[in-house]
Amino acid sequence: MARPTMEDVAAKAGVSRALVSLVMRNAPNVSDERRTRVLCAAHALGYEPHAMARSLASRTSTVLGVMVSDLRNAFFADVVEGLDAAAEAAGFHLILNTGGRSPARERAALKSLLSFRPAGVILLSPVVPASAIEEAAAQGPVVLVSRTSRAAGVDTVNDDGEAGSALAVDHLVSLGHRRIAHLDGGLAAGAAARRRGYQQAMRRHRLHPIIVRSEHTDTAGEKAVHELLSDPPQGGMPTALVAGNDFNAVGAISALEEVGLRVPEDVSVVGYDNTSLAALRHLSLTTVDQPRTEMGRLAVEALLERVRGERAEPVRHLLHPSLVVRSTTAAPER
Amino acid sequence: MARPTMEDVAAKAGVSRALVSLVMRNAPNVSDERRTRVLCAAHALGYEPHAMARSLASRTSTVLGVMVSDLRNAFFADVVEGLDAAAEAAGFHLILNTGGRSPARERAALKSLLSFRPAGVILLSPVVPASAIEEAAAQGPVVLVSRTSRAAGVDTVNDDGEAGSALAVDHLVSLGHRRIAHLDGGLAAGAAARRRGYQQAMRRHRLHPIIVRSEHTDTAGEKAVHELLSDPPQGGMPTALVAGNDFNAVGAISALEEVGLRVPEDVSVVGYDNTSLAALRHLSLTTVDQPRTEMGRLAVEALLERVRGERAEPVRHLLHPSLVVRSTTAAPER
DNA sequence: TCTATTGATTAGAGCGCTCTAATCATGTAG
DNA sequence: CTACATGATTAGAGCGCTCTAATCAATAGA
Repeated sequence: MARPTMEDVAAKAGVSRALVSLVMRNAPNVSDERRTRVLCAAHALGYEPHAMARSLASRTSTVLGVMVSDLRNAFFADVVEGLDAAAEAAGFHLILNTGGRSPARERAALKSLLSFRPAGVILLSPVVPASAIEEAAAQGPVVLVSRTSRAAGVDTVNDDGEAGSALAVDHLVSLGHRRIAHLDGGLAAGAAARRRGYQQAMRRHRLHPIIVRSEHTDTAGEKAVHELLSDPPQGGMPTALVAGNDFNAVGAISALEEVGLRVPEDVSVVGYDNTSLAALRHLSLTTVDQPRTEMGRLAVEALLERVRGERAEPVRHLLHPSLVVRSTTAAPER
Repeated sequence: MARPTMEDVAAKAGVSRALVSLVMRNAPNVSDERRTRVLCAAHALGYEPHAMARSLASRTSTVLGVMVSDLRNAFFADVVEGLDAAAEAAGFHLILNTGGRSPARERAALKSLLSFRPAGVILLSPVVPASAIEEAAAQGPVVLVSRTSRAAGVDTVNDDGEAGSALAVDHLVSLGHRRIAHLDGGLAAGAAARRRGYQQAMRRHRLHPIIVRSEHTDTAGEKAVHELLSDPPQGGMPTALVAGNDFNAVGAISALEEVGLRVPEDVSVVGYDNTSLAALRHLSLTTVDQPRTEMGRLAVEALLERVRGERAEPVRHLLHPSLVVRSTTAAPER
């Protein structure tokens, strides 16, 4: 039952353990004859190298610690897919945790990841204070996704929320809209940048910003629209809505349809995130797409650059989102 | 920069490395005085035990290998959340992979997980042949989620798809429906059981089963409805649809609404999985809920029972799904 | 007083591997 | 024929920890 070790393979092949080690790492300067002999013995015994022992002996790690605040959020799940693909391609392994958006749980999760002495750590939208992140950065490379940082040892990968909102506003303006409201995500990750982008774009178009406090959920979206309807801004009900995210947008659409307003004929709605939700033909939501898989890839890349010592200065990736035009936006009816 | 080791702590506290080891594992029979002395030294140095070294030396593992076929599928993401919570509670760590529903990739992923000599392996809806699973089972405990197996060393956790479909049919029948069609998921995981459950329930009610070939996607749902409309079964267009999953249901609803049929007034629709999608007030889909987090918990539990040697016979968890009635089902209009 | 007994502590081997440095063949130039 | 590369192989230390068995101190029992 006990799995064979290098020693067993060496004995079977009639060579030293060191030679087996060389073969397993396919080092050069091993004669073809010995190489095949070792490989055969290994195969016959069903030998596979022990990753942890290897890691310990070589003082290197092929493990990347990943802390994701919430896997239920499809956005993070997609980023993790990207991480996994990139890690696998580079011969690295993911050890994964969730933090549940609780600083205490995130701290514990982070500590637990670090106990494996990973090559580095990737944190998806963490809520722990900057100090905890800097502490982790003292132990090894840290990459933040969907969270900014000024720390020197920390790389970041974010989507350009300002640009994303601007894309949405520009699209609506080009369709002829002028009364465009933003359903603000409050303290949610990325909400601040999206709000700024919206404001700047509106000013650029010499339009008056209308910001409605909301959250990144569908019920909050509904509520925001109800508020908008019961207490319309001066100038009247907006003809277009830039929602904080897709869920918020879906809630807003529900509320609009409930009171007999048609989307997009009466009101256009733009979401954010391009979740699988938005792609459903039933909704067919115009939305802003973040290159999630790409974000995962870049996070791994940034980490490995540090691992390999190719870079010491922090890198701040700001990915350009793109607009996905579907069926919830149209020219306002005159 | 080099992280402190047990040796460093021992030196600082003026005790042996073995004593530090005892304290770190908080073993009994350590004097309070020494214990605090060691703890202080450890804290002062910022010492944290090295999980891999510990694992190697103790010949035990706190790592659970998890292979998920596709994280983008919210169902699996939820199960992973359950796994994570249960693993964390038991002091275990998740090392995670994706297999992308490709046998070759899954094989590689599995091999990669096993290289860490995990305490066991949990496979979410794997597509590899049974032989590969049995091979893995020879290395340690294996738990399958959303996949059945007859192998002796393998535990399984599944939802009772037959019962789930029956729930949907019973609900529709009790509302007064008699022409109830099933949009079949084909080869998708769990589709066979759902189909069987539908058929059995229909027969039980002495109703004629109508099965439309489809898939677990929204476009397939649309297509299935179009087929149903263009070539209605004898007896006429069904008044209710039991979809293969939520996505399929949403597609079906789109298609129905497109041709002017109202849901639920003209046609009732039941989904399966209770994804976040179904809960959106905009859709408010009646659906069958699988206890996903619970499934994750049970998978870890089954694994740990084997790890602790508490059980050798395989266990086959068949979880009972429940019906979540929302707004897409109603009595048929007369 | 001497021996058990018990609890606290430690020496030292070893987990499965890598890595450095040493050893052992070969061939090749002087 | 020696000296010296050069390539192939191996001995042995060591990664950071745990675990067994041994040691040591202190108390209790005879």
